[in-house]
Amino acid sequence: MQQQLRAHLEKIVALTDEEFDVVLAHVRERRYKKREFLIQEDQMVSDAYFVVSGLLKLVYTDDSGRQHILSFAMEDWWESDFRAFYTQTAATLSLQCVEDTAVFCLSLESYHALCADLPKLQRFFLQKATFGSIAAQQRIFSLLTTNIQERYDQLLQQYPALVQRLSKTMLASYLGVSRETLSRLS
Amino acid sequence: MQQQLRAHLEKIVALTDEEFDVVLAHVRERRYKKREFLIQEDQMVSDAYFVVSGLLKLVYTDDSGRQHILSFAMEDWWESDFRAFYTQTAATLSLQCVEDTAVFCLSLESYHALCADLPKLQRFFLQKATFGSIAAQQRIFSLLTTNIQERYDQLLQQYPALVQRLSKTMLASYLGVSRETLSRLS
DNA sequence: GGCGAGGTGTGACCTACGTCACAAGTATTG
DNA sequence: CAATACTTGTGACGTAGGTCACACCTCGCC
Repeated sequence: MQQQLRAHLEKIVALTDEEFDVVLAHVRERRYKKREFLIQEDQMVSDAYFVVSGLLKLVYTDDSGRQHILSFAMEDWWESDFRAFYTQTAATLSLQCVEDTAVFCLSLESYHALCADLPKLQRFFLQKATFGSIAAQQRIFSLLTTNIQERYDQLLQQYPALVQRLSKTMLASYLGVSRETLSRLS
Repeated sequence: MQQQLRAHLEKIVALTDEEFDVVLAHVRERRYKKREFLIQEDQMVSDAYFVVSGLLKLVYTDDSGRQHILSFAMEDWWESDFRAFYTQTAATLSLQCVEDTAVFCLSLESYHALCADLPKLQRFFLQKATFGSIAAQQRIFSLLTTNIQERYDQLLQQYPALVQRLSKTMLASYLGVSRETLSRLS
């Protein structure tokens, strides 16, 4: 597990053993079962999570009880209700296991400490945030400009492995269409 | 103009005069007229822009010539085709003046230099990127969960001043509806 | 091995929104 | 100040996708 985190960090910044030890001192390993919640609506968000194995979904449940999936997080992804995490307010989203999942947990305190102690890590998070925000813009773009068939095709092409691991119901919720409509696509 | 940039930076990180001089050494002041392009599709993106005064729109033009507005940038906002900027590839978006606009230009080289020389600035950009990506997620969220009336109301509430400065056509394009439908809202 | 929960496909029908067309009104520019 | 371009509202009509209802299938579990 540790090796995977290190490899992930080193894709962006090279680390000495000592530096990586500092990182390890700030994260906790945890395992969750399918359907378990890492974050629940209205509760405080203690951590951001790095997914080592498994699959998570980030969900908003609206007033009429409908679930909207904002994103999935699989191996090597960071996920949390980042708004709630950074501002230390109650979560509006929930984060739940689609499969049994192993993660590293990083508290906001540890995040700040790491950024302060290791400028390299700050560079790492800057790059993650930058490309995260670019990816989010691409998704906005795709929601604005494409119909569902195209969106589904794009997803299939970009993340074929992810699509395999999800039910059609969850996919529909992620793409922003009804289950029935997705089921009628070619 | 310089004062405004400094105040903007100091909302997040305190700067000495010397530090701010380093920043100034890395940015260029420029003025553009209404309808002028800062970035044009298919061209290289030399800079990210800090808007001092005026108003910009970030636009994607699809194959059938339809314009989709991804975002607006007004006073104190940073804007660019960030994907193209960070990866130094050709722009897929264009950035155009809605009004006469004054900006500071920051090249990628200068951006990297500033981050390396002034860790504070890296912290500044990290915070901007973090909250930028949170804001993008909120927009995705709103595109997934709300109808047009709600989206329009939300925008009116959050940015009443911005709405005043935009034509209904541009608003519609930003909200992802046809001009006619927007015009029929209460 | 039977039972309940979750997942999937499909028909019938409804509705929010897009498209096209036209008529006015209001800036912008020579 | 006249000409032209941009903006806005509104009617008529088409359609993508939502909703509801039902059938069936698979899989975990007592």
